[in-house]
Amino acid sequence: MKKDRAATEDKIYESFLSLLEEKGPQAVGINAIAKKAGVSKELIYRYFGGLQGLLLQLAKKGDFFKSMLALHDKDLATVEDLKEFAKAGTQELRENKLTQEILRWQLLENNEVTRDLFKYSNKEIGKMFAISDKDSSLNHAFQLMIGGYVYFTLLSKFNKKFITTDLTSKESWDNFDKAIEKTIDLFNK
Amino acid sequence: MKKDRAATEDKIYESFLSLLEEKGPQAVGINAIAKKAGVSKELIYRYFGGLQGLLLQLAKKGDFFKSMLALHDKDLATVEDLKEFAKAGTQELRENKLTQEILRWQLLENNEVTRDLFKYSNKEIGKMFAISDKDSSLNHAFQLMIGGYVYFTLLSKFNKKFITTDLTSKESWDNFDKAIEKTIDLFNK
DNA sequence: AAAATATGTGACCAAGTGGTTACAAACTTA
DNA sequence: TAAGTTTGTAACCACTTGGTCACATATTTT
Repeated sequence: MKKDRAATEDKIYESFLSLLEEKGPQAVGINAIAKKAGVSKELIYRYFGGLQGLLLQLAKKGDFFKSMLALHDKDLATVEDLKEFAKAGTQELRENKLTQEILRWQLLENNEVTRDLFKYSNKEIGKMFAISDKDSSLNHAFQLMIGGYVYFTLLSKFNKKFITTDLTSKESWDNFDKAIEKTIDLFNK
Repeated sequence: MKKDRAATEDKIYESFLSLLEEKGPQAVGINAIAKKAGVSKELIYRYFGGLQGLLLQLAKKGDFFKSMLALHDKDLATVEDLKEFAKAGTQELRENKLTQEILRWQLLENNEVTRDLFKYSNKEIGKMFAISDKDSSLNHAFQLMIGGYVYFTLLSKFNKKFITTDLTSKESWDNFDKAIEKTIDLFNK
């Protein structure tokens, strides 16, 4: 039998990621990961230090909020910049399932195992919101709307619609985007 | 030994409720409920038809969205009425832990067991949002902000703060309320 | 080649899961 | 009082959970 630790570590980590992306935080367990990777679970403890270690690795090399952080480096002084930033953020959120599941996870628990991951991801989120912080009046409305966007994104995994809003149609999400844009405008008049 | 079916059913149902309120959807299991009620789990199947039956009972006599529905009967024509309605809604949400946990549950799964409960609670939510539906432009912004309020409420169970916003202070929630109010005003100018 | 180390497996553990079964004790009806 | 029914319990089932263990097989080092 061939032995290759690096390859095995990859198999484990990738299995963990895809399990999280597809089935969410509840499905992420030592047994499930080991089974999916086709490997003995002992190796997860040996190479990563258990689930906690895997989450730490995700925190370090996690590519959530990727496009938003790229935008963050730019100078965001004008209202148009903020609107563009919001738009990029909502798009990233909807496309990045990993980010979604981490945000979902934060609604479920907060303990030793998840601490490192949440600490890191919240730091990234903080960087982004620092931008809208300049206008304190707009800030809370902005936070609420982004929070709402997160909420509906997470909700859409199990629900096709919220009230009359079809969560599967691109149009609905466009309308949400427009609502954010319009609110930013109204607050700046 | 004294035998009293009605009292036993109450013990089971109350244990289920307090378990859900205090520890959330993940903690609600047949064994945990039976243990908390100090009763054999067989009785849960016999009297309620398992967890699914308990959720059905909650759907029927559940008192979530209580104050909001009372308000719903009033005529909500003016902008001031909508603002008052939003304020009552956010307050109800913050106070009613049962409502919170049901909303959290909807972010975790949607299957045979939970179907009836979610169907009913969503019907109630729909009633409330029918109000803001009159103004389509405001509608999406309103939905986002209420969704954000739900998001931060659920988040506050495990997180003391979101970015710089202290989720434990009354002031923060007042600021969110004000942001909603102001947005409604701006959209109606 | 021999010894030491790194890698991997499968069995095992105690505890918990949802669900069922057999049976006892209490209450009701005849 | 005797028979039937309702209420309640505890043991048991197969299965899953996170975690550890002894052991075997590669791969390196001496």
